[in-house]
Amino acid sequence: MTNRELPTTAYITLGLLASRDWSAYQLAEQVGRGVDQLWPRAERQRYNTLKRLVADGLVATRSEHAGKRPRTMYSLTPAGRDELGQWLATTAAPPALEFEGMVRVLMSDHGSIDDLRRTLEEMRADAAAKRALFAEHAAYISATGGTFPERRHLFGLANTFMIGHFDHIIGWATWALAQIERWPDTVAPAADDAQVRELLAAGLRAGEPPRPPGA
Amino acid sequence: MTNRELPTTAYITLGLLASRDWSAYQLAEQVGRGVDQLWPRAERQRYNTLKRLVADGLVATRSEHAGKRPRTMYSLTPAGRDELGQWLATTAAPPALEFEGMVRVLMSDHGSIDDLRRTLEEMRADAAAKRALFAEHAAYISATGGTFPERRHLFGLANTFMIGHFDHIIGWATWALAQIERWPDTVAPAADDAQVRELLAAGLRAGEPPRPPGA
DNA sequence: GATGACTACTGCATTTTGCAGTATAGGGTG
DNA sequence: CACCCTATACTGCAAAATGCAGTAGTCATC
Repeated sequence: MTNRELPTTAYITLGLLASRDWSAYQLAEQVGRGVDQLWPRAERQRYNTLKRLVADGLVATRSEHAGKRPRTMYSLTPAGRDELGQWLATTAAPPALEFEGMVRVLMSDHGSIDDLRRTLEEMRADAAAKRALFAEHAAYISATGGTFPERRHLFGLANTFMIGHFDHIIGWATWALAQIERWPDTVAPAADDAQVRELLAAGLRAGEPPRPPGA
Repeated sequence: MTNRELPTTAYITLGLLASRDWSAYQLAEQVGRGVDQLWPRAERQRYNTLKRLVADGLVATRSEHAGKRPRTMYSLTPAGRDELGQWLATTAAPPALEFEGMVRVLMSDHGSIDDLRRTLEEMRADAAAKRALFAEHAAYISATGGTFPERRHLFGLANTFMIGHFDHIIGWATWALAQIERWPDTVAPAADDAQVRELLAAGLRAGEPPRPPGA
């Protein structure tokens, strides 16, 4: 029952256990099927967190066996359900983006124009692949209801965000590739005042109106 | 000269030192002025990484003094410049998003509709504040050239991305708030098949065409 | 009954983080 | 000019998170 503040991973675990009981591995697997795109943490942490929750009395264990192998099933306790509800009433940490590719864009004056072009192309390809994954998943949920049918509406909200997020990366990368099309190298364009001014202004214009996803 | 792979923070440091010499504190401060939105790491790491780079011979030190206090100035060695160039020729890690607010959206069937509404509003407000910061910074660079005038064009590319990113969050949150407007609670809408189907479809429609930022 | 692929984790050495702690500089106040 | 406050400029350390190798059961195939 030691109760220092729980990490977000713990609430994800509680949230999954709120729907049904799972084994540790199933739980870890479920997290890997999507939520980890919103809260990326090492797989190892999923097992550590579970132990912590049991120690805190928020999750209960029960022994079963699949064949001859024993497996522990985990379930939410009333205290755990309570904790989840209380968490939802508090304020979330602001979103954070980790984007090494964009760091490279900023530093690309120390590399070749081909390095820059390749970086942008890889960003676009990666985003397109992930978009496809989310689109596929949405179609699957729409057709079958998915693993958490009681949360389909919430999944719909989050999924729309993710698709838009990847579309934004794809759109930006396409635009950036067009911008650098005629650059002789990664250094010279800094001197072209008109072009620089235009690039800086592009960002400011981009948001009017702030894209309505369903329109 | 121990050379296991360097972390991305190291390349950011090398990239800043490629423009001019800095003290450790100035360097840490510069990182806090923007790049940390693309590569968020604890401030502590900025000092650790610098020591590592000196040990590896990629960065050289020189003693100066501001008043009576001695301060160490850091500068890039030829080996360091080389390392930076080589890094740019390799492949970047894919972007990762850490978004606790969206995790709460997914779990919000265990909280009140007001919790959900508040979460969405906080997300929107936070994104609007950050967008304003980036817009301000762009105006400042446009007017004065900024601290890295030789990189204005690259900053323009990255800044356009960041503004679009925050606009996407703002736009999505606004849309989501409109969607939940008439929800009686966070649980019932799962039963409304038409609405769920509509929510899931919204995401798929959102990306055509994949928004050209400057258009 | 041996083999290889998958399931289901645990142990442990490193890395990273968060934060408290230290110490000097410079400016304003009585 | 002694004092206090705030900003600068970091370091030390305990605790948390990560990466990855290791272990061991299961199941299908030959």
